[in-house]
Amino acid sequence: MSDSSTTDRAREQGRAAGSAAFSPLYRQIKGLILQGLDRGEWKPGEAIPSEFELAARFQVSQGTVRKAIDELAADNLLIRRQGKGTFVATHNEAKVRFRFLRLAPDDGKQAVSRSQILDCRRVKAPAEVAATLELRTGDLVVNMRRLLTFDDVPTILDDIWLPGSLFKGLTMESLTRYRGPVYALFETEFGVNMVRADEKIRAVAATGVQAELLGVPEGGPLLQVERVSYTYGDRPVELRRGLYVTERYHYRNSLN
Amino acid sequence: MSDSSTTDRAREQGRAAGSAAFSPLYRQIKGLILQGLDRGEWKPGEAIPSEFELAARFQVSQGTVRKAIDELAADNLLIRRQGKGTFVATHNEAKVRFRFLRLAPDDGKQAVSRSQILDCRRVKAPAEVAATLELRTGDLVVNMRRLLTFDDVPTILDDIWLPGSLFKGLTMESLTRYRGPVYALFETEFGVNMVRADEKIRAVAATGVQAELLGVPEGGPLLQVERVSYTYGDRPVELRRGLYVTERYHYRNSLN
DNA sequence: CAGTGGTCTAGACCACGTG
DNA sequence: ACGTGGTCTAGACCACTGC
Repeated sequence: MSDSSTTDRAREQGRAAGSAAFSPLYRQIKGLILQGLDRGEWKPGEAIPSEFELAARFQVSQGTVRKAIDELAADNLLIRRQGKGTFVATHNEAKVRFRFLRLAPDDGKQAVSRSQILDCRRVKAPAEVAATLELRTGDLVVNMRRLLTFDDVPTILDDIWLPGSLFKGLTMESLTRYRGPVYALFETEFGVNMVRADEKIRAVAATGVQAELLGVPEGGPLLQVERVSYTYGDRPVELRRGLYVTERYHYRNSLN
Repeated sequence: MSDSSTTDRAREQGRAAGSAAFSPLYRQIKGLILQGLDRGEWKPGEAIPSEFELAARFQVSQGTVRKAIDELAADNLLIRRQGKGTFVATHNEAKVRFRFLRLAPDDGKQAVSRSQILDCRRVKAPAEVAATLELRTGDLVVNMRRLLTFDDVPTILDDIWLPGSLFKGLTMESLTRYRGPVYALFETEFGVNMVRADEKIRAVAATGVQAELLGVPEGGPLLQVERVSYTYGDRPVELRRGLYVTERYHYRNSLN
């Protein structure tokens, strides 16, 4: 009796929380944790409550919470550390610096990187940018351009678009002052955590301006990487077009 | 008593099977299943034994087998189908045709693809090829080149190197006759299942020959994709250099 | 030592596919 | 009706971290 009644409670909850479509309990718990992350209940780098605490809060067993966290950890939203706890993923750690940078040197040696901000303006969103960022045409967006050099060799030219409403205080000055990855800045200063991104990659010929900035011949081949980045809940919060010089670097990828 | 004795047995097994480094039981089970796949005990497309059968065979609980299979399914080596069983991943299904082809049309419409074999010879492996395929320089390798067209537009020029010892009967004739992805052919005809691949991507300028074959201007930008494919146990079994025309197609990728 | 996540087990019931 | 994988629970013990 006690066995089946326990299961029944779980089942009932399962149906109650999901509206029409059935969703297993652990996935609903995953959604609840996700909401907490989105609300900023736990900031990047901080620990979330222990599995037992969460189990008590959500009225489910520890194993169910575990499975929910398993999926969030597989998605790289959370990081488990045995003996310490489970932490919100962050771009502020040396270990995960290259989570979103897939350009690697042909020889293994990691180079010294430097970032030069070329431009940072607030403008009305062009139609295409507005569409991908799910804004209205004419809404304000931040448009910044920068040049990344590795060992003083110009290698990446980035053109970045961000929703103006989310990045209120972002200026050329604050960008120039900041040391480290911009995603870390976005996270600590604006509370926007990049969690996932889709990229479309092409080979293109360098225009005159691009060639000059990157120190390559006009018309020479460049790798064009168009990225849309998402925060919690698959909300797009960045559009970025990068041009990579792939003479001594390559974009690495794994298929499985 | 009975509880702890059960656990002790599992523990002992855990230590017994792993030599020096400790490895959890489910990971050892994973290794055993992997060996079965490698030996060809179950062929691609076939079902492996049920979780209970495997549990009985390996003398562990069903839950432990489940966790082992979970990881193999996450690696795309196995595919679970509720109510039917767990199956060995294959390249012979329409659904997974594009597992290793990341080139997508800019408009959503999937094109009709055609493959033209340009060349297929057996040669002594150049040093570089031998190194990546873990062969000795001079060992025989199969070298084939082909042109893929989408809607009759030449789009991909592939140069492929395979270990001669594994692909004994592979000829221009058999390649030309075969309809469908080459990985499906490799799997059914030669028992070599591609399971994972690493790619290095660059933008390059088309040479005269390449430009002619692909119908693009000489010196124009092409996406160069250098791929090393692996079979079970991370053994490299293919080196491939592809050149993609990215006018109306792009290489898609997801970061997380 | 206490607290965290990690492993392993056992048993119940659900959802799906097939006969 | 039966067998498969999928979910959920409960409880034991292990491994790691930090006080």
